[in-house]
Amino acid sequence: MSRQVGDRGGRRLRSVTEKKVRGAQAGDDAERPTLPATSWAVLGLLSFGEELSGYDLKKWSDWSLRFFYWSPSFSQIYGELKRLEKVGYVSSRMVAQETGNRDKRVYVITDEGMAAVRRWAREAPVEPPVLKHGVMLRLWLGHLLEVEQMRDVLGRHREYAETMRQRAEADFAGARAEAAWAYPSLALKWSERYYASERDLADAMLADLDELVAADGADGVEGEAVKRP
Amino acid sequence: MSRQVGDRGGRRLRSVTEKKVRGAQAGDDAERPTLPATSWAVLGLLSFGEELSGYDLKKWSDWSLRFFYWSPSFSQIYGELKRLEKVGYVSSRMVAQETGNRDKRVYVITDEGMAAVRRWAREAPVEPPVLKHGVMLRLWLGHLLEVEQMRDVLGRHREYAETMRQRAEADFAGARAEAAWAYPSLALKWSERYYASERDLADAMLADLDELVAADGADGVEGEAVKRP
DNA sequence: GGGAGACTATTTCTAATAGGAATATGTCTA
DNA sequence: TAGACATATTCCTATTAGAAATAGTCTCCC
Repeated sequence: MSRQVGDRGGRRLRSVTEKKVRGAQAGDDAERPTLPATSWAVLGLLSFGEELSGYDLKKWSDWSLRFFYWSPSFSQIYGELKRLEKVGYVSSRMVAQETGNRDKRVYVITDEGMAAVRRWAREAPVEPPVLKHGVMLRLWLGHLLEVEQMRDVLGRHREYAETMRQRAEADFAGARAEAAWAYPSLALKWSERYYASERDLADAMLADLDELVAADGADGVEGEAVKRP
Repeated sequence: MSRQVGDRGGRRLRSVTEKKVRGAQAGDDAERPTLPATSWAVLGLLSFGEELSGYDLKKWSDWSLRFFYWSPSFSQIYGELKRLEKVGYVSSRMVAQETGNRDKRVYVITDEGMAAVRRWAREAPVEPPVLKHGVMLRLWLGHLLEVEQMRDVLGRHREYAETMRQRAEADFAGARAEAAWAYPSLALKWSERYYASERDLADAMLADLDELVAADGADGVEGEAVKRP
């Protein structure tokens, strides 16, 4: 998201020699590295202070962020961790695991990393959420479907939304107990409401669809779409 | 989204000579090309039957899909058009423009293209919408912000949602007149409700936040987050 | 006791997506 | 007549997505 490379000052026309803008060298402090969204998310996960491996991060983000944010791939997470370590926002060490399982590399956030996420969370511009709603795209292309099929698509989406709502509700119930999870709990509450709304919106769409069909007499609307491919 | 390259038959281990999987040659019919989401969106825009240039498509999609789907870049649109032409789903011709402006290449959907989008709209699996809600991510990381800053972020988001709602409302008012826009109108109505809900969710969050702060006595929550970076 | 399957852990590869910048060409206007 | 603006397209690069490959260790079951 948010592309803000070289926004400040006279960096507009960068020389051929400059090349890699990212990851300011240890030497030239003051110039802070500009990081993509995923970096901040990973650093955010680490900002709770735990020492985690890439694998841990993947699993944890799948669990915690899935309701309102992405599920990054392993490759992204491991890549981000390397980048973050290079700029000094995290540090790592290998740990040999006593109980079974092979050695792993675990990461902790550094003081600079903490300062950086904090700055990001406080000062980054508020950007619009990214939404790619395939179901709505298909509804928008309603002339390509028959009403029955559209109802089916909406119905399935409704089910998905309700399932997500229930999961968010369950997770919220589990998280509210812990005082340390106050904000994650808030986000889960938001998620529950969000998916409830998504479900209701699907119901409303189904009603609107019935109305549309009724209004112009027995599925006349997609008249020309009816001729089979 | 949905990765389904080489799902069928014995395509698993592809020979070195095969390379480009996409865009089945004219010769090997029956084997339908598998296209990414963006292709279907572009083909969907063309499924209304108009002859459009890449530039037209960009502008139109910015206008019509922005509420619930992406805004593709020019490079993506032009790229997709080339791919779609290669697989025979669209055809193009150059037109010299009488009134000013340079020549342009315009695209129309072919019969096979029409059959393909229709099949896609009817039969593609219903996939969950993609949501990347940066505001919620920051809220989830509430321990990094002070309450005032969080309120600010939520407030800005609320404004964004309300602005979008108004735009959707206005567009809906404009589109409902045209009978041909029945389904796009439905999608706009959904959009209006969606952004209204997003706005209300922001308000609810603000209320929850007040409650949280009140509950544990004058902003005690982010106690340790208060020490400045 | 040996293999199948499952879980932890990380790397590699490729495609899809995002979006700035560059390049034309033509209008309109100050 | 330069400069701003709109149309029209291409190019380049970084980010994001996700499958698959690789590897070590455990457990279960025949």
